[in-house]
Amino acid sequence: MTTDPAQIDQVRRFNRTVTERVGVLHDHYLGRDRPIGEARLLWEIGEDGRDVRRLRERLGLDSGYVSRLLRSLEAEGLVKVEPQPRDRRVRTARLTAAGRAERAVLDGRSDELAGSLLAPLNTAQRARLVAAMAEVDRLLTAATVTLDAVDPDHPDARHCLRSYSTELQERFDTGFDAARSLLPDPGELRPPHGLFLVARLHGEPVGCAGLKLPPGAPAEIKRMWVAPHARRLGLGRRFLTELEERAARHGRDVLRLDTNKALDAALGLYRSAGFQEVAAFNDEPYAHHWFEKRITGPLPDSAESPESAESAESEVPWA
Amino acid sequence: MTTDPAQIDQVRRFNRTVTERVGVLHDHYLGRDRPIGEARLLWEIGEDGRDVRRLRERLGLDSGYVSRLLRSLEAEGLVKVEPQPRDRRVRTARLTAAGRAERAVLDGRSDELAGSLLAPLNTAQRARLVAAMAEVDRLLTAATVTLDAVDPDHPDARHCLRSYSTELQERFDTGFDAARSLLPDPGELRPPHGLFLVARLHGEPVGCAGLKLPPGAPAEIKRMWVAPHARRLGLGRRFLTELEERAARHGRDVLRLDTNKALDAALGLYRSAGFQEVAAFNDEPYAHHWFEKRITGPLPDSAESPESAESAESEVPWA
DNA sequence: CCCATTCTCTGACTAAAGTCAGAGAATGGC
DNA sequence: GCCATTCTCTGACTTTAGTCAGAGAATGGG
Repeated sequence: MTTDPAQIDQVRRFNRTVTERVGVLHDHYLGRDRPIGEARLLWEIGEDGRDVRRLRERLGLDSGYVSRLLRSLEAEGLVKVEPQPRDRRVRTARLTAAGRAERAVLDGRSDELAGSLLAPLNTAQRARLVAAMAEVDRLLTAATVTLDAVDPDHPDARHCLRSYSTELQERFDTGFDAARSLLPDPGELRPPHGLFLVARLHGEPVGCAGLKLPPGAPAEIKRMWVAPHARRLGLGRRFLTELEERAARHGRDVLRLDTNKALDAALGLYRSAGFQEVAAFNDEPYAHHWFEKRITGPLPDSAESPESAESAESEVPWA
Repeated sequence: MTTDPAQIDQVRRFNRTVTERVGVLHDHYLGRDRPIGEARLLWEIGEDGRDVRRLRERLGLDSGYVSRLLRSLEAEGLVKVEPQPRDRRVRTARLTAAGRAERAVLDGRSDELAGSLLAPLNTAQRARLVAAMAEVDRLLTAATVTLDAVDPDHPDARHCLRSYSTELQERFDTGFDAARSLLPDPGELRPPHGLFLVARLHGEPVGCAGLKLPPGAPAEIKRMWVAPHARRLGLGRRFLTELEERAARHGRDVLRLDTNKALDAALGLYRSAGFQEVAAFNDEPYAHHWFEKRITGPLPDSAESPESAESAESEVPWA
């Protein structure tokens, strides 16, 4: 895809303005009393405490450094670090009452910072600024989601599949029992019979999609799910694009799937992505609609048809 | 004005996402080879060089620190610092050829950074992200503009008045000669006969507006102008609101102004701000329209009428 | 029970980023 | 020509934010 110089320019102006404005306020509100390293750590420990290893990976810091910061917070009586009962190598940091109070102060300052960004604006301008910020936030978040092929037995995959089942159970009139559905065997979504993708945001699994590759038959999408908090990021469409490409790479020229009538947003997604409704091609007891799409190999860009752009971010994409 | 907690929340989410995403990329692209302090300085010196005092104030750094950074850049042959001929206490930093090359490298990296923010998105998403960024940029910039009352002889005021005349000269069919216009005496815009406001962005004057307060007569807006690069920030409306409040504080209950037919955006602004067209109340040779507004003291918020929000940011507001 | 591995911690560093107190040159107003 | 002021620079500090190498405890698999 080409990079438009005018777009690059606007992004740079944005970076400049935001880092300058937010940076100055950040120093003013949060940079007092306490070094930001400690403040970030205090914040990241959270109300319920957190393992040291998780702190390290969340903040991307050296283990020695985190240890030292924790010692310093401990010396101030804000934090208590204790071994985890289940695995005494791992230690868990917890806030003391004083630590909680300090964290509340930081929280308040963060609110002040946000307020001071809005303060000089009138009502209409505020509304527009907040809306634009939400859009930037959403799209930057969407850009950090990664799609990786994993084994369906991987903990992240299992987590997604469990959430998928639970959610369908709630949404379908009939409930949902994975054992009654077709494809009870996760082996079908593992090479060479298929593959399984997990979407991750900051390392957390937030969605999945499986592809069945039966020999000499069309490829088939199964078990597509996106976590509620990761919806409206265009992830459904991204899964479709990715699976389409992979199916094509495995020599398939038709991609198909079945779905339940309760999943209306998903139905919209499939239609807008170029799937055609066809007659039932299997006996899936939970399916009401069957779709098929001819695929032609890797597409240049999933958003070639601009009229489908809006529905690209529709809610609740599953298969 | 109340601060909506949902808005505060969205702003905080935005701050978090942006500083995280942009911060990581910033370190990756710009944080190599060279400490950011030096890089910022190199950037701020610019193609044409800049006085040390201006560098210090732009970057908000200690004078000793800036001096040391300059010595370090000088030792690397990237910068040359020489006394200003007019005032030999002040010294000017200039890039050498090598410095210019180094700055070009930083420039390229900054482009890469911007590109990498867009890279994971499809065409439609990119367009929306860039549009939202432009909106955030515009409104945050608008929020940093300050309005100060100054003497009409202040250099910033004179700069604005000169620009005002030049611009009218170009826009009016008839040209514009300040001496032929009413109010040739700037004393009328100085307390106690009136006042003069200058809008500043990062310390640079970007607009002005005068208020005449003749004893026992309506207050009158004169010499309102906004620099081309600061338009569409709602500054015109902000001037009107501010002058209205100040006129009310001086006991006036009517505010009036005259304007030229060439200034169509300004005409729209006055109408949407509640001004009514009236018969000529003076002999201003350059005026085609005369407006008047009854004022009632400080208003709660300039954007109480949402339908006028769009035109709040219309182009070219002058009186 | 052994051994490789995982996890956290300590000690010994380093670089960056900045602060503070003055020194010394130049200027402008009187 | 004097003197207060402005501007930049130097030297002597400090704090923050790390990095790196290993030590020592705990765990899990065989």
